[in-house]
Amino acid sequence: MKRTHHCAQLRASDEGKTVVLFGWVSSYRDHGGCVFIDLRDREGVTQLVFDPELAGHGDQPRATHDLARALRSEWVVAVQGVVKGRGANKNSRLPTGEIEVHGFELFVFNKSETPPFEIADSIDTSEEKRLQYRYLDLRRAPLQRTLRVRHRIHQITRRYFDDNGFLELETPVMVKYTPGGARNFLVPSRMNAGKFYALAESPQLFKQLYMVAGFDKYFQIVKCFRDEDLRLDRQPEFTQIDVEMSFVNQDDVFRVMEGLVFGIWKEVLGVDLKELYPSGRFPQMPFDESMAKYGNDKPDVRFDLPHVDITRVVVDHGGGGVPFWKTIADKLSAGDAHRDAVTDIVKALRVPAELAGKMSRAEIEKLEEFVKGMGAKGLARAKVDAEGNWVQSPLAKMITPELRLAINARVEARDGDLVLFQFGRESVVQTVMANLRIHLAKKLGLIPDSGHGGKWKFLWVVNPPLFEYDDERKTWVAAHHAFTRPHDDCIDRLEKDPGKVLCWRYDLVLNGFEIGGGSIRLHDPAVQAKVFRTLGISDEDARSKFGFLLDALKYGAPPHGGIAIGMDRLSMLLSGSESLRDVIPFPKTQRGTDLMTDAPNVVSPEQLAELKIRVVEPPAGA
RNA sequence: GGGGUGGUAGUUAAGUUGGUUAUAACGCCGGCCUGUCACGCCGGAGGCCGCGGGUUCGAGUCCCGUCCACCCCGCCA
Repeated sequence: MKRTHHCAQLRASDEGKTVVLFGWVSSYRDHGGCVFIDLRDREGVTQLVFDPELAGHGDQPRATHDLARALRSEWVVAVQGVVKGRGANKNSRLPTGEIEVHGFELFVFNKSETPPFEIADSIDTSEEKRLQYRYLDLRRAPLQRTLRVRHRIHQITRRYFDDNGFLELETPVMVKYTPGGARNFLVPSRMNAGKFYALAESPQLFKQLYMVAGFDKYFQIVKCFRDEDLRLDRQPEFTQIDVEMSFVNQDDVFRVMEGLVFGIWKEVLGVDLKELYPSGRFPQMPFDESMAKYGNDKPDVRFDLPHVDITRVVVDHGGGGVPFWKTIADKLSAGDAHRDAVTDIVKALRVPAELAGKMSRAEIEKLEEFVKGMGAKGLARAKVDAEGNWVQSPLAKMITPELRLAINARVEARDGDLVLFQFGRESVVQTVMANLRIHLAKKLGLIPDSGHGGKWKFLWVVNPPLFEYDDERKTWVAAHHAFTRPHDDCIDRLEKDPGKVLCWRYDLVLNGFEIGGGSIRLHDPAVQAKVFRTLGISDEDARSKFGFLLDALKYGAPPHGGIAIGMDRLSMLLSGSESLRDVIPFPKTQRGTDLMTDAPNVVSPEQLAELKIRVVEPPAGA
């Protein structure tokens, strides 16, 4: 038998045809007389009927009917039959619902054990079980759809870049370890005992070498590997749309990527982003503004609830009678509030009365548990009444009326508003407040718990600082990487005031997720030397770490820059999936294991001996 | 490394103050049923209560440890 149609293909116009379908038994309903089978393949479902009285095929239908009664879920079968209209019995929920196939010949390719969960659109099964039987999970329609979306994105991406003169070029996966950035997975070299390759965390250096080599416009859909702890939106191996261009500025990069994203949304979702962004451009927000208003560099601007930094007001009032705030005020007014020291800040978040009214006092108190889980010591709060008094607030008794009114004015508090405060170490305050803002938005129904909720808020976050101060090591470190080009008007600050040096780095943010990031690269050896000096990297250090790139940049490197888009996150947001694991065919658990194959695993002593590797602490149970 | 949630039948869950034989739904097996499409009806099987220890006359339930999954912080230039 040769397949003639797939399971989503037949319509009323096919009535009378003799067809052959292949597929999986999705469900069976045995009525003693007729047996109904829903036959499923990757395209859809068609109802089969096995009627012992089917005319015109001799005794065959009776034998086939007996065989059909034995069919069970997920058996793989071939059926030959006649397409018949269903008349009044049609099923409007199925695209093929107006017909059914009356089978007179049936062949079982393979039986199936009873699957551990139903192969249905919506199942109530733990993710653990789904990952263990991933090949069955992938048989379900939602995952089939998601992987098709990924396929479409791949095809659109390749066509887009090809049309725009980009070359798809490969880079090595097994590379030399370079320090800094994400932790690498290491691969031992059998032929060079005691030495290791690193799995590339990104093709960064190689794509820059392509620019030096004159390829001008490069792209690649490429796997990257990072040995860091996992999250909802982080897997140890993931896919990037990696791009690099010569002779471009930041805006050129933005235009290219905006074109790609508009194209993907149009073709995959049928959404015309021009209706939301008529200029064809995504808005841009300075890094500093993002940190001030949202506490991180990937703001979800589908809703408002901005933070207000009230550090200045608190300092001006000497802490306003609040002991913790006085400590901060004393410290900052003493003049050590530089970026090169641990800084304390005070932030407020005003929940407008109409939203605050939705939360009970108990719910508001539960917020404190939430922030404590993130390292906060507590959550100061105040309800503001019509006279501007603070009620239900531990601060109310201590705070001076002057500071209270100054804060009310600063956060524009009105009757019934709830104001939440965080103060202390800047990094903690920012993290806590950023997460609190999202948490509140979900609790208050401003955004759904997961998914886009029909809103697409894109944003370029631009002009971040080139350096960050590392409190523990007491040194400046590169915020992105050491080859990011600083703004020209910042170059004289490289040595005097490194914290104030802004650079040509950018992140593309969608609904609170960083879906891509990149930079214009530093190709001027003189400026590069100054950057290394600020980072405390000696000439010898630089040579041993990045020698091949520094050498390459000496041989006529064009100005260049690029970006990488997280394919998995893009797919996740586009498909409204709850986690990266739903858009990656074979994902890892939070501990980086594969529940299906049981990777990673121990290897034999012989394999280790060949690699000259001795395991110091054998894993438990090994 | 830290904080939180969960783990009971194939699956998802309930399980009271520690007390007789650990429930239910779906699934599975057998039987009946000619129009179902969440088919229906009758009957049946199915348990290492994650694992180890402790308290107790007695532990799914209380205590300690541990493993696994998920969410978050740290980490991820």
